[in-house]
Amino acid sequence: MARTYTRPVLRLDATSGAARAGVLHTAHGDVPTPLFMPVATQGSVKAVDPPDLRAVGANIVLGNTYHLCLRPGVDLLEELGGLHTFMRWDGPILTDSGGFQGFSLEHLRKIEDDGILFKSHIDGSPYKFTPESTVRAQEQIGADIIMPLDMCVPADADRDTVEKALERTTEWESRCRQAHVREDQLLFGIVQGGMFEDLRERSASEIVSLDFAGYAIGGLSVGETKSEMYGMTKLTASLLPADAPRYLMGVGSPEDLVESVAQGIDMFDCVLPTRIARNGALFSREGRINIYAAPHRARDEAIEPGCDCYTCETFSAAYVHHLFKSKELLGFRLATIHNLRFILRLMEEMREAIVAGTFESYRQDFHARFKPPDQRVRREQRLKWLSAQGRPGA
RNA sequence: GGACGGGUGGGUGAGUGGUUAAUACCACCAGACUGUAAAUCUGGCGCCCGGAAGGGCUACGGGGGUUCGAAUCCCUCCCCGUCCA
Repeated sequence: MARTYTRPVLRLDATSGAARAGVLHTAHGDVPTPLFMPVATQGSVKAVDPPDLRAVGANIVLGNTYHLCLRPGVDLLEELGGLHTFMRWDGPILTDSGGFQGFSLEHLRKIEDDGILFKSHIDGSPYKFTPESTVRAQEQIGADIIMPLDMCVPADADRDTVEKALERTTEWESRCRQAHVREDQLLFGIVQGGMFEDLRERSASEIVSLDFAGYAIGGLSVGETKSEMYGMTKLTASLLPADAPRYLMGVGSPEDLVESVAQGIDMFDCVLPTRIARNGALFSREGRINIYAAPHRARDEAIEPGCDCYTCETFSAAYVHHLFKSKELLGFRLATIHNLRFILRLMEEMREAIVAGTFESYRQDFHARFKPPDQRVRREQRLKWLSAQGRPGA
């Protein structure tokens, strides 16, 4: 059962440069940091179940308030005992407020002074999200860590837009802080400020002054370059209190996780490992492999030899290739298990390296082997994706 | 034996005189995916040269013909399906 929240939220065990290793305390248990949260938007990490999550080393998952409000509805969730009970996950849960959907569902929402008005992507019905209502909804969901309503803008937003969003975010978060009463739930603050250093500084200062249990960096991985993202992460992290957990929202790829941990980030969430797993992209120490690709057709060895995940210990790359080619559902589960295990093992290894004081060499070794996708290609494809979705990006 | 219908790129299948190296889907090849409207999206996909633009060659069952020009019209042969005897 939920226990009363007591400070400190984060116990720091070791540092290595700016990198930190610690333990996050929540009402549903402690989690070693740096940590990664698989994303269970609608109360399910797509394609896997709680035992699978435990097996890959997941200790905490993320849910989404917007999606859970629309379906199944937070009143029902509360009636059924909350999200933990509903999805049979007894570990910690963090819920995002729905603020990100104000960004990702740009064409289905209207920003108003007191919140975001959504037109449901399911049936078009209206849903008004205010700072108070998102806190209330997250109480009904019963998450251990809850996020305030914030306003996230695209990476190429102009200064004026970013500044207005920042001001609105501070105001909304202040109201969330006022509305937050449950002691067994940790309310985090979210720093915005786009790609403007002084606005990041201003936002961090305003949010920190509101005194949250932890601090998140929002508004990144929204279309900017890697160097912009790393720069903003480094700057923002340096402005946050050392004794509170730092959470970089929506990140990330293996190389991003390593770089961000190096800058003192403790917590992450990202759909990338699970989403690309379903699309046939699997992580390895050398980079991504496309399991659909012809070379795997007859590869009678693990996807990544030496990997300790269930998929690699049990099946051949040829078999998983076959499952994807045949559109067999088992392929999604096996691929998701592999990618999550890869990411969670990466987190475990980073923690060990920090504790051992060898993080910097770990970081260098990682980058020497891991080859991420080409940045230029990523940008091109991103624009094509946006236009295919009917949202002329930028 | 007769009457219809039909044979198009790896597959299904559009196209009935030029704008067709040939719609679309599938398969195949490659790439992308970062607080999830994602089991999605984007390219490529006859052969040769080129980074590309572009150029050359061969193509819509076989052969012949009409035409400036044919996958499209005519003749003939082959093959397949349905029905009648």
